[in-house]
Amino acid sequence: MAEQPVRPWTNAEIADIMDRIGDLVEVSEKEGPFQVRAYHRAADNIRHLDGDIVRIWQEGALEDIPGVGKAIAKKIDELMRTGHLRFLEELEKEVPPGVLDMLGVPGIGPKRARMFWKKLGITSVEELKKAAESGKLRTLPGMGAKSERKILEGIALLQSIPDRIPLGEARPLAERIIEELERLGPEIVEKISLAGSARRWRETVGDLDILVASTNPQPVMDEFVSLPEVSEVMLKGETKTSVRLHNGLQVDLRVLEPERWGTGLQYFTGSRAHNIALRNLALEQGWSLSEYALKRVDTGEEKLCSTEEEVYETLGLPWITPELREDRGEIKAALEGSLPHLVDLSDLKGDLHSHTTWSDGSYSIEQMAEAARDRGFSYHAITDHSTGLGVVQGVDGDRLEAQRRIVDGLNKKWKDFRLLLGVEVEVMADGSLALPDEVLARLDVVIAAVHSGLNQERETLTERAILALRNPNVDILAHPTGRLLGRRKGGNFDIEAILQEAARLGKAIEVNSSPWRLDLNDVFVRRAMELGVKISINSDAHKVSGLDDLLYGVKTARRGWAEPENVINTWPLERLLDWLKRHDQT
DNA sequence: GCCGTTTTCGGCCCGACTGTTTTCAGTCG
Repeated sequence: MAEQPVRPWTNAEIADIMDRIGDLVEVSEKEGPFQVRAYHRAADNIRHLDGDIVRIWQEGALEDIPGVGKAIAKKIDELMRTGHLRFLEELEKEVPPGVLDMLGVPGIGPKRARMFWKKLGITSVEELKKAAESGKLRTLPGMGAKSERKILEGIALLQSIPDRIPLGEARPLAERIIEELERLGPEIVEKISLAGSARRWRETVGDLDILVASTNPQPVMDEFVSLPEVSEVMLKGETKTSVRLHNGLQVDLRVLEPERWGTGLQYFTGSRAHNIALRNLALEQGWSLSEYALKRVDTGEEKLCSTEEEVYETLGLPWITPELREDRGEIKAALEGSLPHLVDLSDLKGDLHSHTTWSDGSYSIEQMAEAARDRGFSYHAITDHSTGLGVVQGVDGDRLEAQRRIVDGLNKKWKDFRLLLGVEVEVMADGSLALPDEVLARLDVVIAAVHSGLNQERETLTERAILALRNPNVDILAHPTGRLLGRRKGGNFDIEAILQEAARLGKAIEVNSSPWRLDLNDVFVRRAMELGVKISINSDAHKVSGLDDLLYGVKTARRGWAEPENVINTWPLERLLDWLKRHDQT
């Protein structure tokens, strides 16, 4: 039995601690800028790790994590063994906690936070506000009346704006802004694209980046700041303008020369980690890579790239799709020619999770089926909620029989399409299912879902999910963490253990496509792929338009390096039915 | 503090914009 940590640290908690050390070290000037960056880099990598940090520690493999060397590994080890970290506690004794809070105010970085603290004795955002209001800050070098006003605005903003908003909320806004800018016409807006984390389909975004190729930037900037969505212009320059929308979202617009579009789009799509890795690769080959060009280090000769493909090709790489650009091994894979052939929306042959008016959906069985068929799907599963979920009127054995008659009747109409009948069955508090086995056994597909008791202990929750998976009638585990982006964190499941069990049983885990779920997320999809676990990219549609969400699920799966073969609903009907049947016999 | 198909020591991404500056530091991405 592996050694147990004194508490079950999560990757996010360890990452937060490393970020905190980085901030403290910087504000206290204990170490130089490279150490600071090392802590933040380690934090970043730990936060986006595929595996569980506790397990990695147990395997003694901490130093295999990029950016984690002897010193940081030792600190993590101390946290695992003792639950605290002396180094961090020393730093916290030195720097008052409110000084770090000031870093959250836009426009305040470590240098200013330190100056306010050391020169004026300011140790909280509240004190900072008072000092700005009373004109004290302007007595400091580099500060004036305008800086004070900006800081006050920043503090007001701090209270009203969420950190990151779900992509499903941000992307439609971005698409609308792009449409509005396109109306300037192709003479002015030669090219336009979303960039940044939204182009990479990250599940949440902190801001939006929009890129325009133009030889005439001024009208683009002018149009941008006067769009109806804009509530405030934060900064406006010749090539870069930032605004805030009414919902608080920041949008950055950059204008590039068309012949530099490739390097620019590459650069502003990120991620930062991917770009740094790419830049380093370029340097190894004698190139300096910027958003403007590739430049020979020796001769200074510039190579302009008007497409991203040219940028990657010059460095000896195939074009890397934005979803993969997170520095999680994609550059190495590209060098080796082993990039995955990612699943695409067009690979999906059907959807295996949807609702109708028989539970909490808004459309009939027939309407949902026709909508799926109109999309060119060759199958579609109706999986209404079972009884046992308090808030919803669910289906039981009798109602499922009634649904079966409707489904059988509809299936007579189609030659090219098959409607499947299933259920999203409730996993009860003890891990049993809300419907008896003989009812489940008659269905084409059974999805098990934990909706209630998400605040149970990790062991209990994990056990429930695993027991559900072990029921021979269950084919798929729905939205495994139960999170709702921006609203609810999700249960404290041991996803690693659940994936291992799914691998052992040969069952599928859902990638729920609702932009508010995206569950499994990209990182866990990647882990599922490593373990050979099949996934099912499901819409969980409650209305016809919900089928559009499948794009979000596909993108999430792509971020997790999923190939069509790993996705059961890319398989032809016959193969899927065989696979579904196999479970019933185990 | 991390890292290495040129390195176990000497590097570490880099440019736009702002405010307060007579030439630049700080912040941000």
